[in-house]
Amino acid sequence: LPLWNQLLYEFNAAGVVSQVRVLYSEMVFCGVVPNVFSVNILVHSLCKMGDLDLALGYLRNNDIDTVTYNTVIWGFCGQGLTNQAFGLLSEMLKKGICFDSITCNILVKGYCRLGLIKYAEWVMHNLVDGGIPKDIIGLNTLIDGFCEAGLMSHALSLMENGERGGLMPDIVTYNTLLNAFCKMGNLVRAESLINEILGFQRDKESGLFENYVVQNQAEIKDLRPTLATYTTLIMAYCKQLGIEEALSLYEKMIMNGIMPDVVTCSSILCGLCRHGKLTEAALLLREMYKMGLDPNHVSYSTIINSLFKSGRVVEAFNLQGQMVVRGISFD
RNA sequence: GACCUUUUCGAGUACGC
Repeated sequence: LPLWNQLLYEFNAAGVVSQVRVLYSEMVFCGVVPNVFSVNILVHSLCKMGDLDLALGYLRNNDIDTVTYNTVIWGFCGQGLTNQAFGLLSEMLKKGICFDSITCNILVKGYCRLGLIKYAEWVMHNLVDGGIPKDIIGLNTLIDGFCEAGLMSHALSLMENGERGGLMPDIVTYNTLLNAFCKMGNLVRAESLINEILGFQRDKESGLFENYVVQNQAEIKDLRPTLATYTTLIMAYCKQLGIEEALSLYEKMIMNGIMPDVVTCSSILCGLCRHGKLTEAALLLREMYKMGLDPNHVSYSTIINSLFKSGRVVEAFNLQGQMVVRGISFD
């Protein structure tokens, strides 16, 4: 059975949703009785392709758990049907299936996406009343929601309140705020956030944390810049300080042992294009293949669009052809 | 005993002002 489940999982992860259904029926046909895990994978793949009615059908099974419901709630939220998703909570309780922090986080995200931050906040507040522990992921989701709405002061106070309540901000919290400041063009605030992160790191390395009142040291040690941190900053540098600064930050990143991915390179690619350095951009594209970071449709469309805009039509079509040859689909 | 599922941050494109 674990083997069947692994196979189901692989198909689902690869995005071959139809195969998940086929395999599932084959299991039954072979006399293998699917367990909760099998059902959960199937339901997940159904939700992923938007087949909510079919997914709902599986909720009538007896052998389902919190994860099954979370998956379906996730599916509804993904379609913008957060209210219906919310409605499933009472159904869960009737069946004696508890919901958890993850359920609530999914709903918080769902409401944020609709711009209904008040509702998202309400869900968060009622976590405590319901005796469900808040976690940093939910808090980050809400903070991101406030950032998206341009309510930075609320976002920042959420972080402070969380900290006071024992929810230590993690690197994602900082990345979220960093991204918001960068998008607003506020490099000053962005860099002060970076200094805060690096400050934590320095203090930790020099053992200064013993002077702090820290409940759980493990939560603080993750405050190291990640690839997303660097990519966000590199993007902002491209826009406001110029390509040179961005590239030197890129070098610094690699020296710190963090390797770029497709998104990082595409960001630089975009920066080069914006500054009219299309030849360099084309070079970077080739470089990406050498680094084993296969450019995707975003990388290509970035450069193809700028080539068109500057009248270099032939090169643009060449790249478009290359895209097709490499089997990269358009969005 | 071993297997499995769900949630948070980063890239291009918007002939509108």
